[in-house]
Amino acid sequence: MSAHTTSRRDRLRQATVEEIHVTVRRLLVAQGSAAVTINAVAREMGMSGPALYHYYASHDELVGAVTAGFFRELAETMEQARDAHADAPIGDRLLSVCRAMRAWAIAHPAEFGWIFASPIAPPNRRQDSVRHQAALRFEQVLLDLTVELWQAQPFPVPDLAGLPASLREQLTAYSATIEGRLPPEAAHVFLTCWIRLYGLLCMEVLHQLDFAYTDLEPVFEECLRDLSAKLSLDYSEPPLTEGRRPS
Amino acid sequence: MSAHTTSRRDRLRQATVEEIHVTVRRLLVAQGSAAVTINAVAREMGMSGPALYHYYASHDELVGAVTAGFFRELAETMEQARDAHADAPIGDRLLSVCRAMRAWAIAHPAEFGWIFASPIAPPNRRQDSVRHQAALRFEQVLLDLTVELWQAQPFPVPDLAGLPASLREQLTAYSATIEGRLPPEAAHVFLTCWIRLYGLLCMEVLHQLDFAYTDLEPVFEECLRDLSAKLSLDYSEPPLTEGRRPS
DNA sequence: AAATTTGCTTAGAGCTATTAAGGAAACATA
DNA sequence: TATGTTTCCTTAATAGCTCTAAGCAAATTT
Repeated sequence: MSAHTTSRRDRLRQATVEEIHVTVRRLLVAQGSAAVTINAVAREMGMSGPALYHYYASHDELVGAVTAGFFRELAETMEQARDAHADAPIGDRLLSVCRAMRAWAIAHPAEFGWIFASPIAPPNRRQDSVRHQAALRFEQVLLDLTVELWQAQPFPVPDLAGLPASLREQLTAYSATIEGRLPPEAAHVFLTCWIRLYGLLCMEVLHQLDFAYTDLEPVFEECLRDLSAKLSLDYSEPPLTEGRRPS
Repeated sequence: MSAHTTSRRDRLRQATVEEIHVTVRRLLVAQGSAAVTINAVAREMGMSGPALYHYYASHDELVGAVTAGFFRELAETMEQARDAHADAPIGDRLLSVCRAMRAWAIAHPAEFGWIFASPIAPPNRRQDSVRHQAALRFEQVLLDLTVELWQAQPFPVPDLAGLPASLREQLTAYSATIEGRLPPEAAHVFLTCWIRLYGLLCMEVLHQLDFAYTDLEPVFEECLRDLSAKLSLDYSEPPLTEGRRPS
């Protein structure tokens, strides 16, 4: 595992790429997304402007790569929470993955905001492979757990025949894209939960709820309680960590 | 009401301001938010660059003014839906306001996206009076109706003593900022509904659900059905308009 | 040792926001 | 009616941005 697979050049290049990502992130966190310019990043790294084009073909591509990294980090955090207590009941693992998701979002609001709000523009290009791939992995974590739950102890689902035709078709199509791992009715429940969880988080991080709340932790827990009921699994309080006090 | 209150100059200036707003909106819709530059707007209007600074002190201020206009338009649409059938049951009026909100968002995705995703940056300045004022008016519409509902036929609320202390305090504070028009418990129900409605809409418009859905209308209606139950009011199907077919 | 690839440089075109200075027209006033 | 002020717009200029082009120098390959 030495000179053949990874040349010295490759290692240097890799190090530079990582320095770029770190620098972008520092600028984003410290001064907001508008401060993440190619020139500023290069300046911070002590090299001048156009040099960065040897690593990324455009500003958009750089942003896409960094965003993909954020998705990956978030997904890894959630996977760690999933695997930390691999022997725990499926319900507990699901809850702890949800909490890990929020914990990461709260700890990294600028990054999470970027993940969510950056694709205002691109409803078009779908082959944004790097970024799209990472987003898929992120979505996959909760989907996998839900599939596992569905197989171990199926949750209640609505009657497919009772749903509007349009919804039925969409759910069937989605069920197919996940290779039938959930039938359409179960996919519907999963998507409903996903929307509530992710939607709440996005509103929190994008400051849409500041007019009423200063700390959404109890609201999030209530949401989890609600979703637990929907999935007919036992809600259990979050483990007490530093910084959280029982009331 | 002629020459004294509104001079010729004032009218011309007002017309120019409106042309600016129209131009900004056209650029936003046609080419995305990145295309809304001071230079581009001026160019479109046949005047060159710095002239716009006689109307707005900065790019940010221009964006803020236009965003406020979007909020106002959305709020007016909702108010119209509220007042269209002033004699209808409160529940029906609530539902039709919610539907009017989504209809506007769907009809004007770029504008709605701007409303929602633009304040990634400014969690600081709260005296963004123009824009903030308009946002308040928007939020007010559903709050007003909920207050009316609460007074006419109170919906079930949780026991305040059973809520976490932190949440209790935040709800009490919010109840105070709306001058006690809803007690904390009722405010909690209102906010929960608000989060689900607005959150779903934001995710839809910002394309966070494209991976599963192509048309969220049935999902939105299901959400409304759910919220109707929470508020113990009768859910009624949306009126059939052109373009919507019963299945 | 020679040739090629790679990482960087500076120069420059064409955007952008914003400030400064000045001209021309409309308005207000003496 | 003449004079002064206010208002709208212009061009010029600064400083930043993205991105292309041309070229030097060092590292790597042949």
